[in-house]
Amino acid sequence: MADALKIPAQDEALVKARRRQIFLAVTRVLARKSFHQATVKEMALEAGLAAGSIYMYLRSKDEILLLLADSMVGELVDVLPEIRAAAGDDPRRELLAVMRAALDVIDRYREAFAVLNHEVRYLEQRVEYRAALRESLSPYKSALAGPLERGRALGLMRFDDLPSVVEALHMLCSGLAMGASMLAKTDKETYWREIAAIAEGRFFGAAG
Amino acid sequence: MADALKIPAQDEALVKARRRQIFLAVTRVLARKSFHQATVKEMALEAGLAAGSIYMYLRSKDEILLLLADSMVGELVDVLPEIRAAAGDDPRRELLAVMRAALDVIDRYREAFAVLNHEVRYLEQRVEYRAALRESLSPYKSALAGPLERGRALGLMRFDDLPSVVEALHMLCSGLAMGASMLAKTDKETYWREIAAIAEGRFFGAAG
Amino acid sequence: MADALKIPAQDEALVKARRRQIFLAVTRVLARKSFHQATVKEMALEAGLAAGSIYMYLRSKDEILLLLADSMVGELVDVLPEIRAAAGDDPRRELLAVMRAALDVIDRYREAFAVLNHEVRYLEQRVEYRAALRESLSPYKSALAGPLERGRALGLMRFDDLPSVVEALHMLCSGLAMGASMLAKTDKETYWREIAAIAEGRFFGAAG
Amino acid sequence: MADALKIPAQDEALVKARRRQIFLAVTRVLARKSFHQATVKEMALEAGLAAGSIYMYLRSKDEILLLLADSMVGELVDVLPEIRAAAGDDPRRELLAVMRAALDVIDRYREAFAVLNHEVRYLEQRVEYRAALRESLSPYKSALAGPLERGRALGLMRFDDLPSVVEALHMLCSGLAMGASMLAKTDKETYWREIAAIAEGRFFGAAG
DNA sequence: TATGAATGAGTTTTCATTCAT
DNA sequence: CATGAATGAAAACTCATTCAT
Repeated sequence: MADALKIPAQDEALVKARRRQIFLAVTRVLARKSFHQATVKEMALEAGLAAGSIYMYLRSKDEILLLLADSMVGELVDVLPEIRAAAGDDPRRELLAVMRAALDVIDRYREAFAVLNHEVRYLEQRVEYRAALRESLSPYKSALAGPLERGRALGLMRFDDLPSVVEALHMLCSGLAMGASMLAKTDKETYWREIAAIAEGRFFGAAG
Repeated sequence: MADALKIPAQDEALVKARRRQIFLAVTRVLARKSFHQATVKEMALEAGLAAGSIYMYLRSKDEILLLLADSMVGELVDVLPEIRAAAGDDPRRELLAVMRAALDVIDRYREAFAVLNHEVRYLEQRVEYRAALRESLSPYKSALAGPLERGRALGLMRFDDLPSVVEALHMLCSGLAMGASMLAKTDKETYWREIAAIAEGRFFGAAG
Repeated sequence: MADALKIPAQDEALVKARRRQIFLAVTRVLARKSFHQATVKEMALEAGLAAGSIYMYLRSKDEILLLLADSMVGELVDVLPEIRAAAGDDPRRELLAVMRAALDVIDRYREAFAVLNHEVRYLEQRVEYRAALRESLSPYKSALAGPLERGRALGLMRFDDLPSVVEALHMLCSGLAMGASMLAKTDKETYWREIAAIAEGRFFGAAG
Repeated sequence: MADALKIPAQDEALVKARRRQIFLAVTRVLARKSFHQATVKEMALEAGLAAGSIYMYLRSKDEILLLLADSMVGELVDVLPEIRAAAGDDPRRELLAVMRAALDVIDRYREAFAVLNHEVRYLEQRVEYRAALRESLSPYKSALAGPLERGRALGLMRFDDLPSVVEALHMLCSGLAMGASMLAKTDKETYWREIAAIAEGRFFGAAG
């Protein structure tokens, strides 16, 4: 209802399908080149649309970034209920499960995720996008912040500054996608083992 | 001896000074806009040079990224001897000190660091840059990898996959710069306290 | 059948028309300035296209030279059947008729021809253009070489080195366009009379 | 005396030597690339001068073309007295000897000659250069026109339009340098045999 | 007389976006 | 709804020329 008429109101279902089509196409293109090297035409063609047709579903190239955020966070949100159910009322289990679910999404779209993670910074500065972006991202943020706060309240986690910890945990997960340089083509499970260990405090093991 | 170097044997010192000038200017420009929004002209002018003069010290816009890598890692490298001296033969102390030093550099050039951290991925794919980039980055990588390996050998740290841990710790530090979205304008010390706690295993405190 | 051609399967006819449009415009621009003084924008505008639109039909400025070669040789090729029919099996008549036809084309596009005649040398050195250029030019070359070889076989012409003679006769014709310096604004017929006389051996007349 | 003070009057002999140095250097550079690809800096360095120093001997890049004309025609002029002596009062011998001498110069500086031959057209259009260019070129022109007029007066040569014939004979010689495309790497003597034959009327031999 | 660092105008080329069909 | 030709603004990069030393 909010952005009901952004674009000549069309068949709701078609729009949804096309946007999914475009998201997946963009995801494939970004595996090959950067967001700035990739042209709108290229992404449209990859999605099976004519050069100009992408503008029926998107108002600008930058809006592709919003689409990425929406779609990826959407995939995370889809599994949250299940996670919460399984975690019962153990915030530690829930937090780790959310991180693991995030890692799954990140692994699915590594390069596109890396792009999004970087571009978000500039998108936030543009008034036209700020609100929409915040809204897209907030479920993810909350999914981390929720168990953190509960964990702290229950004395199961120790930290002072929530945003710092949210960011830190997010970065730990993001590493899988960002680590083109530092990280060899490590697979998801290997990476997960290490970051889970760090989060759980098993890294600085022995002495202490 | 006459024409010793292939590249204009120019005044060695002048080149060094100008490159520093450019580095700092780029750093300031990137605080305002993305690498792709920023024009070469803008960066040159910010450095007090005419539009075309930047090409006396850089072969292309992309080489600016190499300059960023060189300069930032350089600043880290400068403090490594001191760190190593202070750490004695305690790998845990050394690792934390390196992370802290990295965080200091990151904090000094937040936005430029974020740009570099992202663009590195594309630079690595370009054969012309790969070697130079690897060389620029390797001291940083080693500074983390060194104490990690020693720590593991001494049973002071527990992990299986070195690259994953290097990347994870790097990401933990990077968070300060990347967290435009997730992280409020948290200051360095606040952020450090949290990631140090995570690394040291104090995060999942209590129970465990 | 759907995506038969690699290059935009664009409307074949449109491409042809636009290329002709561009050829004629370039021809007009080159009457005023050199190839290197003339900007791509200027040529596009002269052709009634927007600055960047010329790149829908040409991959680079240098490809304009290929277009010149194609177009001019094309105009010569168009009249060759007629010439051959009229010449019967007299190689001398055919050779002179081909030279005359070449002179007609040269006269039609004097300056553009002069440009092409010069730039061909550099185009040939560029691997990307070599093959295409050779192919464009070869019908002209053959149109001269054919009657020459037949003439020699019949004892009607005397020469040893075919390429030298082809070049010499080509130069005789080209003179009309190149002679900005040496040649006053001599008209085509006057010039033709003299070079035909030279070729036919009537120049060093009398004695001998 | 004409252009005595064009440039801060210096040691006459030094200027002459430096200009020769530059001429030869330019000649070498043009064997590798076109006049427009070649940079002033490159030519200066090839001449053993610093980038800016070439401007002590030349007022602009275009003046290099004037230098080429001066130098090449100068080399032709040097041998004219000898040619005239040897030719006695046979205009046919003299004409052929001049053409042969021109061919020698052309062969010596093939690429540079080709450049000059083309650029002359644009130089003539620039008022600042017209007079100087005409003056440089005129000895060559006259060397051809002289014997032609005498030959016609004596009934030894047949033609109507002098400029056309001058141009045609010039083109015949120039072919050696221009024939990058049409002419294989034919050597001077081979080419000379053919154009001499054409000029002498031996080409359309037999029948007639 | 010679140098070479600096300049900044000028050029090619790309590409997001529009709109007639 | 969809297309894809056309647009034209923008940007990286080059290089002739100057001038402080």
